[in-house]
Amino acid sequence: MKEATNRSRKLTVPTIVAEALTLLDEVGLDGLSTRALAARLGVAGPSLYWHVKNKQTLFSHMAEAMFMENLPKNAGDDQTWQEWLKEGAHCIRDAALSRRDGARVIATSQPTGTIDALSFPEMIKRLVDAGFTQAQAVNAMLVMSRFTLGWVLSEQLNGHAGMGNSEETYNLGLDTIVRGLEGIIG
Amino acid sequence: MKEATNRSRKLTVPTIVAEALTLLDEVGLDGLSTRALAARLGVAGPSLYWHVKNKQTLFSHMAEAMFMENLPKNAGDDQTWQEWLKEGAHCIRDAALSRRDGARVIATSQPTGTIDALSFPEMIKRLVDAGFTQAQAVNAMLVMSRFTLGWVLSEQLNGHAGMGNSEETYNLGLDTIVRGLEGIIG
DNA sequence: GTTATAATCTAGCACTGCTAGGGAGTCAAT
DNA sequence: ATTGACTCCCTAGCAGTGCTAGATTATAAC
Repeated sequence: MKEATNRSRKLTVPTIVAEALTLLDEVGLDGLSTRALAARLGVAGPSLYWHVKNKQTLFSHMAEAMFMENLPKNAGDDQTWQEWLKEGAHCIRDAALSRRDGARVIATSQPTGTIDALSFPEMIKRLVDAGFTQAQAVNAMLVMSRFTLGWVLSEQLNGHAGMGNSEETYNLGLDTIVRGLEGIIG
Repeated sequence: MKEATNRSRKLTVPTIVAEALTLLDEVGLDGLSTRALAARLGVAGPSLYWHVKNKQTLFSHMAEAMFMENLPKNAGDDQTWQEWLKEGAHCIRDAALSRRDGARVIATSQPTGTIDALSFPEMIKRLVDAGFTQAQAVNAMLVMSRFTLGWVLSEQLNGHAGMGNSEETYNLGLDTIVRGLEGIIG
């Protein structure tokens, strides 16, 4: 019984990642099992492991996809470094907030993806042009990105019920950091 | 066979939490299973569940214990609010760094413990006395604590191999935030 | 058609958090 | 001394997890 199963090449890494992200939105990180994901894709559980090494690397792919869906809009040079930095920060925040438990996914993922997706070197060069030393620029990026990650992480864990879980309060904090950075270059 | 089993009251919540923390240091968060913990305590697995509701609340207890072991040293009033805030931040950092995957334990724990242990209200009052509004003071605490959490989280995930994973770079970031806060009250 | 390889399958291992229900131990009241 | 209640830990086991091994099929190359 031939049973026309012409569903060849159905499974690809992008397909898996996309379906994993929608499933993440539905069941959350703790409810995201490889079996449920495979069932969604019309496939048996272990089939995923031909495409993806393990669940951890799947998370890395998911985190990278979230970043790619939230790239900076303005690539122009008509921005001050303050605006640039804030926009980069908001990209991280938007990426993390774009999915349920998104911050946890990004946090547990290897930080290489985090750095690549936002083109850290370019942003650091920009800061150096503004008057920061190399070390200061690197530190500024770290402060910005890690502050944002910690913020959104708490934001999502509190379930939007705790104090200070709004974009306004986040912007207040981001402004504080930028103001502190401005003090470095006088 | 009477078999002198006078080990009554052996298991208590503090005992469980203490053993869980040392086990955490050995195997990490992902390797910390309730069965392994119970075996350490000379007890069958499910016995823990009479004392602790579930694994999540165990984590909360662990996080609280970590905070209690890293309380602020100087309670005196001979500090500026800047020094006070920095010391509070270092308490969070020290608590998180005191155990393997400590930041993850704290992050996944309910943030109520985080706030209670450091006496947020007292610190906020101190900031208000310095000239901040109530909202600004709350925000300052959030910026400080969430930045620290995000920082140590990345620090521990990188395994002390990445860039900027030292106390000096952390202090640089913390100084930046304090400087930004100083700008609020002029 | 034969063969190589890419992709998916079934079967199952070792392990997880956790529950159900039973049964010793202690203590107070009868 | 016996009963009963209560505390605390037990065994047995469920439903699920990530992941591996090895067989099996589809696709394409010759």
